Amino acid sequence: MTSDVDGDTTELSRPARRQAEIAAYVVEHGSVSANDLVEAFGVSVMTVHRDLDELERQGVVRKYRGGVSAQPTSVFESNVAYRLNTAQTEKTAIARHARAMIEPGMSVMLDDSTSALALVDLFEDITPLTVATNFLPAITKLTALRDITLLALGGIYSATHDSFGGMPCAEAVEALHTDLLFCSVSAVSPTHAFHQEEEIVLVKRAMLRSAKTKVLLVDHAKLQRTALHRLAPLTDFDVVIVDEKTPQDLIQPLRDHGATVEVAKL
Amino acid sequence: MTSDVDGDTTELSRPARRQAEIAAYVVEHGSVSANDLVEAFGVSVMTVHRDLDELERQGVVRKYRGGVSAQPTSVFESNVAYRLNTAQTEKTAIARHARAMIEPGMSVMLDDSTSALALVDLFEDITPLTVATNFLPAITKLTALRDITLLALGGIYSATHDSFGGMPCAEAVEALHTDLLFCSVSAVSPTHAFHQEEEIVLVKRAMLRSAKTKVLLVDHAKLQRTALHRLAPLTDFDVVIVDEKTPQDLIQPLRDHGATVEVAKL
DNA sequence: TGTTCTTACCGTCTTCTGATGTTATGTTAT
DNA sequence: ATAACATAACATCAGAAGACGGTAAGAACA
Repeated sequence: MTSDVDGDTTELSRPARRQAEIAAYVVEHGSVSANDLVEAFGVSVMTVHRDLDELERQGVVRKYRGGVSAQPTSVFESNVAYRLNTAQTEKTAIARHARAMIEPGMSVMLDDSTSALALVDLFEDITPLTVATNFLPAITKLTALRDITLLALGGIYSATHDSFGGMPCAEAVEALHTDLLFCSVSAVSPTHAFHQEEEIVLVKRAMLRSAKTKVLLVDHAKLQRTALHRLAPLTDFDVVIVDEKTPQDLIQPLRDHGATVEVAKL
Repeated sequence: MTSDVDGDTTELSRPARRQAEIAAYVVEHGSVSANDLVEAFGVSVMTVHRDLDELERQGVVRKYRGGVSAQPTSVFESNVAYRLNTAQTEKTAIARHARAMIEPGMSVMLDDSTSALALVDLFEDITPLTVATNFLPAITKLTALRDITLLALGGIYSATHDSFGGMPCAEAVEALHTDLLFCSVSAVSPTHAFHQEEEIVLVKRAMLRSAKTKVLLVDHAKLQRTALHRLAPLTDFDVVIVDEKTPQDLIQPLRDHGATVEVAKL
């Protein structure tokens, strides 16, 4: 059973998808041998090894002679490939909704989230615009656009997130102040936003301090989970945007605690 | 006559090469119409317009109804595509020579020069390594490598250079101190290094302050030219590396003024 | 030393991006 | 209003990058 990660969308190249599936498989089984994976996925040993090398580079698994073992789940969850595979249509809808908040001439900050990335595709029509981000895929996309001032937030590259972070990044953020911030997190409780990784929290907190209007992008999958670090209370955000698939009984508690929640139509 | 930019090497995609040639053509003629270019280069109007759009995005030409005109030569010279086309083999040789200065574990800073980019291809075998750079092509290459800590220097994106600059970048540089710096300039006199653009000078100066050992990479074409801004005296560099094609009578003056010059074998 | 697992190298194949031209629509000048 | 020019949209095509497997060489373990 070729353990499918999400059933849902497919925006990924074949190897990337298989790698995400292998990652899931490894996480599920704790530790497996290369040959197990050969059987499970019907590819050659060579390919399995290449996939595992890549996953190790991203920090998702640990290789040793005879097989691989999973790293803490937190790493897996923040793995870019995995995230890209998740709730793509919802993220697009949320992005379309968020777009309405942006006027030409504004300065916008984006964090290293796939939700924010969906937003980038809509920028072309809202020029001129100043965009600051530490997310490499976003940076790459933005370099090709005219009439957009791109402010790259540098820092230490993380292969897991495909973004820049650490203290250098936090400092770069602190030197700025943008009109808008669009960011996402890995988990949302009725009162707070959460994230697994301290390093990321560091940068996101700095971003929250460096923007006038803060917007949290939340697809419904986030609402039923938690994570280690409490990033900020939801009331720190001016708007929380959720997708239409979010059950009403999950939205109401947020509002009860004072959050401004908007629902994006698909 | 299809004014060839450099005659020399060809490491560029067809459109990029044609764009460089068009740029040269425009610079030469001051201003031309789209139809002129259609004839001169034997492509469709559409393609010409696309090329011109791209060149305008890079700041090399200015479009108006009925044609295009050239921007100051300085911009043309610092155009990335143009530089990539120039003295590729020499740069590779210089890079191989420079490589010997790097030991595993060191921290290295690179500026936004194609000379430095040639060096990146050699990093894979000198791990572990910490590399800081503001040059997007270099950043992209480095993200794919293992055992290299990549420290991206953020800042304002410049399409002309395909790199990040401005004050944010200078600040990011100043927060660091690396073992080595490899950089290049657009012109070298017997006593000084020069560059056309103030913004770039700003960043390069900061880099010079932020490294212990400074290395200047100079292919022979640089030695017979000058540029607006005096970047620094050559004695500020610990080593100046030139390629083998450099005439002896151009090298000697540098040495006479106290520079340490090394010649890279092809 | 033998076995098992891993890596390096190479050739083939596929896939996918990106370049290009054509036609149609829009825009600016005269 | 009409002509010249510019852009947009679309379909096709080519080239290049990447994926993949096989074999052979190498490293770790027992």
